[in-house]
Amino acid sequence: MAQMTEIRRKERYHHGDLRAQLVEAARRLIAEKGVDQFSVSEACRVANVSTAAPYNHFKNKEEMVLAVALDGLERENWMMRDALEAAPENGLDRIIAIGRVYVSFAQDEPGVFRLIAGSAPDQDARAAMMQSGERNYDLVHTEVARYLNKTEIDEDVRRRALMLWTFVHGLSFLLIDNKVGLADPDLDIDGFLRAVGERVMRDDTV
Amino acid sequence: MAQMTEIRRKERYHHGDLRAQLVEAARRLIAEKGVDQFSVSEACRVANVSTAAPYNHFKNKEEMVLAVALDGLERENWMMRDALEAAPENGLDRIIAIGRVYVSFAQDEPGVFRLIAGSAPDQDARAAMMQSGERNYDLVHTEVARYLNKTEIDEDVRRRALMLWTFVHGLSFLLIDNKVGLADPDLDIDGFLRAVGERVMRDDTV
DNA sequence: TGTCAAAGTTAGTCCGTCTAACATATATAA
DNA sequence: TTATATATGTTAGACGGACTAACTTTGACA
Repeated sequence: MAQMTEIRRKERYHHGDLRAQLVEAARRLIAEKGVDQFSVSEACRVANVSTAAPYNHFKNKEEMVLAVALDGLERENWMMRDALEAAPENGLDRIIAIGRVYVSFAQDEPGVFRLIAGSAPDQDARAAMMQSGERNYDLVHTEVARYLNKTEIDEDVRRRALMLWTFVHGLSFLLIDNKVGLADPDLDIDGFLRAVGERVMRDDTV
Repeated sequence: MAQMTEIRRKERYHHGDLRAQLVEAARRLIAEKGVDQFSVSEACRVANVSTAAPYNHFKNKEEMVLAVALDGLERENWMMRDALEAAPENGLDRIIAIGRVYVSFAQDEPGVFRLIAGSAPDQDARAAMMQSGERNYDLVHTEVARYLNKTEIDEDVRRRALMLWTFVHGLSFLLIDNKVGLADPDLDIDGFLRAVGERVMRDDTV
């Protein structure tokens, strides 16, 4: 009995959870070298299966990549929630914390970040990405409203949230594409995030 | 004599300017369908040459794509200069005008914009892109300093310029990847740019 | 006018995506 | 327990794109 369970997956005809293994392999490979350099064949090599095997689980390469993107969005959501739990009850720090997660995720997994940032190929994929993305963006709305002592997400909240998103989105790309060095070789990212947060959240009725 | 010049390029063995034609074809194709879907073969079909022909002019596909990117940066530079000439002598409008060009370029040619935004593969390409990109970014520095009535580009100027860049960069991506609809279906881009410009350029010594 | 270099062409390799036909394991039903 | 259906693997191969090698055509210039 013990020996049965010891048999390596790759030595058996059926893997048991090839789908999950392929997504994991794809995630690692994409994180390493980006989507452009990623090939299904390579994921197969990693998972020790034939190049035809994935097509029992994914319609095509795009669908496989989509799975990686959705997984990324979910992990990002967890990280944002974690950051919020660790943040103080009130103040700008909560908003900055979310932004920091966004940028850090991009830096840690540029390939996956690009996937998430990019547009999905077909309608189903688009819908799935939107739904998952919206969950993350809701956190921003909530925190912006909280900071402004508002009970509902009104136009002003949405506008500021969009400014914040625009910012961290742009910063993420500039960082992972090595463009920041051109502008400011040793940028203090945390300080920059705070400065931007202050400007966006500042009361401008004055 | 007249007949000689009338002979279509594609009917002759040597094109005369295949390189330029290929870059133009690549530019159009990439603008239409993005780099991912672009193939050298297709550019060859458009230019009516064999699939081996390009390799007399480009080391590989990457080099061909790089040519399109550099061309894009140069055109962007022209557009920015044009916009500045049409803008008033002073005030925030000059800065907004540059930003508007940045975003419009992304919207008009998303594929080329992504190329410019992305990181180059090898060192030579990186250097070429940096040099060209720096020319465009200098315009921002100059205008920010001008707005602040400064004669030199100091730390404050650089910081604000980076904020502005980060913003239009992020906005461009959000727009071309259809993410803005998620946040604000009918965003007034010009108003948004102005609002951001004001926040970034506002005197904060108060 | 003859020769050389530039810039095309054809043919073919290699690699990746994806499909078709077949094989094997697992789950369910007799 | 055995039979069968289904899920999930495999191999073989079509197809397309990037790129190379060997060859051909053309234009430039001695």
